[in-house]
Amino acid sequence: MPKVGMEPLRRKALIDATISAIGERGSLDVTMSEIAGRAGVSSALAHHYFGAKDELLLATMRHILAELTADTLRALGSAKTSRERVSAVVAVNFSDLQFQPETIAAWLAFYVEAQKSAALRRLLKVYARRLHSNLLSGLTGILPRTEADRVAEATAALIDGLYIRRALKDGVPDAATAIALVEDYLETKLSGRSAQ
Amino acid sequence: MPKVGMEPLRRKALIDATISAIGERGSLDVTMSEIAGRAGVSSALAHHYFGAKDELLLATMRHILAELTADTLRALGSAKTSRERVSAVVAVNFSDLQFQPETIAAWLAFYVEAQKSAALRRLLKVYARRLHSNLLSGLTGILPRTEADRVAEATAALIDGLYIRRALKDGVPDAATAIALVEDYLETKLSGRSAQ
DNA sequence: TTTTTTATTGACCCGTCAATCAACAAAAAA
DNA sequence: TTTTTTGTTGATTGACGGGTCAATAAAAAA
Repeated sequence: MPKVGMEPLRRKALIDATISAIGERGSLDVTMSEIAGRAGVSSALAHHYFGAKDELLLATMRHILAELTADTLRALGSAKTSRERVSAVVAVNFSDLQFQPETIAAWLAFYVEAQKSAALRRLLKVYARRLHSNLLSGLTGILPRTEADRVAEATAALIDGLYIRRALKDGVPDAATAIALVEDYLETKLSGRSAQ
Repeated sequence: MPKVGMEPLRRKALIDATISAIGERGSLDVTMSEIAGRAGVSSALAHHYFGAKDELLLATMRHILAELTADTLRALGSAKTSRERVSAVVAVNFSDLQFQPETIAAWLAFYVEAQKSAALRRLLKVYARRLHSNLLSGLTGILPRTEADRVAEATAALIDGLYIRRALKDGVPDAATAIALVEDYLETKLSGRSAQ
């Protein structure tokens, strides 16, 4: 069966399998065999391509982050006003792709793992900073710098918090409700001010 | 050495050891031996008093929750107006006791574990519901029911989000800043309305 | 004093899992 | 065709960790 040029396909399959495995288990306590099995290969192959388990997890996190980044850039592309930019960033975080039990479970699990892994911690900081600056890029057009900063911080925290509560399946059932909450907050903070 | 009446002391010591171990590791991946060692006993004794590891973790979570509840009741006791009640609930969640790296790490870890353990999930739902109703008890004195409900939901999410961001050690350095953010949100939502 | 209850542990078993390795197969290169 | 490269796995190892158990010791009860 061995065909040539399998490496990229296998890598992708293994990363996808990792996400779905984590999503189902709800934690990073998934075995290499479980992941490999889902990808239709042996655990030895997973080690062959990724080395240690840590690296597979890290690659998976990178993949999730890259997708979020791509989604965000796409959404920002079709936003014209500052206000629209802010809403676009918020919307992306609650899009069907992102606001799904599996993805959320993965985020949560990675947050925990970040306490142990410096590499993972660095990755998550990149995400946090990027979210902040994306929000800020819209907000600075509407609010004074200091105020914009504070609102960006609160919005980011609000988003993270809604993710957690979603994971618990308590309150905040769907994405629409979550977006409404965030937008409601933004509206009260931005009302009166006209965008540039 | 065996003295009588050790059980409650050992239980307490083991739970404390569990919290500090989780706090240090940043996850529930702590061994029974590690915990027992910290408590100054053998792992066999930990099993003797708590049975399986799950039950020790569950007992630990219950303990944390009980402390939070006690703190909250105390704080609510000295609050007179509705507005003060809301602030009191917020303040407790960011008190020195609660808003500490170890405790936060424990919370996070438990959130993840809740995906696997139904018992833990139930506990966390109790917490979520209690937080919501505590906030609501103050808010209903100021806002119409539906609006109060929405604000309570957002505030709870905001608090959870700030916890996560604190765990990442990114942004939101201290409790004061966190409280300021939440209070700022509340102020904008409640401004104009006079409390009862 | 004998007996029972409570406290406690070291040693051990067993399952799980990450990681390794030798071996095999197919394609590509020589 | 032979050789090398690429893909792949089953079997194995070694470590780790949860859980059990028999044994010990002190105190309390009989």
